[in-house]
Amino acid sequence: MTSNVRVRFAPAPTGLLHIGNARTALFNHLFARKEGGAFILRIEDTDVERSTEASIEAILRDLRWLGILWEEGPDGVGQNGPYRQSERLPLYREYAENLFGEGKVYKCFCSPERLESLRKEQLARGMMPKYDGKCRSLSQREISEMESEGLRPVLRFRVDRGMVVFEDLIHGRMSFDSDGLGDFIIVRSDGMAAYNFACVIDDHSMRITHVIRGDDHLSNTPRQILVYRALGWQPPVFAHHPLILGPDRSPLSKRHGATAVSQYREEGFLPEALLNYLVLLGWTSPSGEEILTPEEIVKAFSLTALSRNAPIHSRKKLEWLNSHYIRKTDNGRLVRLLLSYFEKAGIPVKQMDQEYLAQICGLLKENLSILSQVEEYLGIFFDALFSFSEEAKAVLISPENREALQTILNVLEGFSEMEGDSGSPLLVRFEGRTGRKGKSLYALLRAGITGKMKGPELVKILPLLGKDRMINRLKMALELS
RNA sequence: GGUCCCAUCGUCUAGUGGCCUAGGACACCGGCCUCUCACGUCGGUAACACGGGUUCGAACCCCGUUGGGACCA
Repeated sequence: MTSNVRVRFAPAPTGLLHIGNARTALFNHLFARKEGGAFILRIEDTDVERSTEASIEAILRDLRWLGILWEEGPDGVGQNGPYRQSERLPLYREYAENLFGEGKVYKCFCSPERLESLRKEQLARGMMPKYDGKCRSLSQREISEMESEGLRPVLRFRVDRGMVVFEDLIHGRMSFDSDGLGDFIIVRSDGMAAYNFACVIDDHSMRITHVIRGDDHLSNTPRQILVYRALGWQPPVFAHHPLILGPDRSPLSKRHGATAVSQYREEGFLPEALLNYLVLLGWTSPSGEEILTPEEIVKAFSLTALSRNAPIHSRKKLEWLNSHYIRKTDNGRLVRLLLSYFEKAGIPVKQMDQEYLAQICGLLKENLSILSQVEEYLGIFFDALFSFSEEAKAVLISPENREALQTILNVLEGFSEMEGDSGSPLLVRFEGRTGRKGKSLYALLRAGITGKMKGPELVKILPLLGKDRMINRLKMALELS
């Protein structure tokens, strides 16, 4: 199914991909998928000072990681480019000149100083600050005079009185009195197109049909609609979604913790978990189901069902989803996902038996809500990282446990080599010979053999460790004092 | 300061005038399962911001107040 629906995500490459922006990209992407349309990626890199190539690459990488793929974008795909604003400057200039020729924009030579004092004065008088239109009707002579003095003008949009009304897919009917807008700048004195101008030209020339973006752009929309009208173009359909907030209800920022998609990846969140979480922030499927595959999300998604409330980021819920997806992941993939954490801990994964690694991962996944937590449990399976925790030591040096511990060691030394599911018969023998069962036996076993007081089921750990390593550890435990 | 947006459990939300003594999920608390942690399971605490209208009837419609947010910057 294809349609003429075209949406876009237009990040400024001034840093890492924020989860809020990722959510905007996701909504656009979902809408395109749902409608059988195209998702376009455009880089708004007109802020030369802060835009970096590295940032563009990072954004593309993080979007791909999340599975948010585009039909057209700056990586060479698509016929409606270029997809970087910095390469579209001539286009902006052309349209600015047209509008100037038609008298719809005018040159303004007011200095920043004058504008600043005007603003202050208006504020002091309790008025809203907006441009007073001083240069609205300069004569050709005045213009050439000032230009010959070397003054560089900005281009201002001539805003006429009237209402600007549009239907927002999420908010419903929106109406603004253009009187409150003021003659806004369309081209800066350095010749650079202002956001509200460049955005309109790009969206129109890329044939964007639906602009889905954050609420922070809601009050820019009437200005953009005015530009569409001046150019004689049909505006796209708008949909403004609320922004993600931190727990204190201020916009989600670094002081609330991790904000970048890449940070979550590095901590050990799965892309499907983050994606599922992000879409749940402000949206519920009609069925009420919360754990959904990307396909199910596309099927159930609708823009009009998006909440108008600004959601608060909940790391707990993200972790809950992540632990669910970790447990669902098959062991082969889990090994690949955990590889970097193993390597970081110094485990020579390349030389290890892959089947053995997969078994360990399969056991451990029950205990993880983020992948990086695997580090806590590595000592159980890798001798180089093995150590007794303080809690385990306390159990092991306790006098009433010494004899049982020695008995366990004796049983083990007389036991045939571990294999398959021999964990269970071994445990039965421990019970028989020590006369202990339940907690008094298992806590001691766990402490002596894994060095820790928590972890996966003992009966499953034993076969993976093998007789010799268990004997070594028990001997070490007996030497503790 | 102006314009605009928003307002249901701690959090995400369901709810579009009677089905609501307000439902689900996360979190929290307790029981069960159990060698531990976790999982699972069962149960519990917990919300319609406030004040006016409209209506036989309001979480739902209207107005105001308060609070939060965005933009102008």
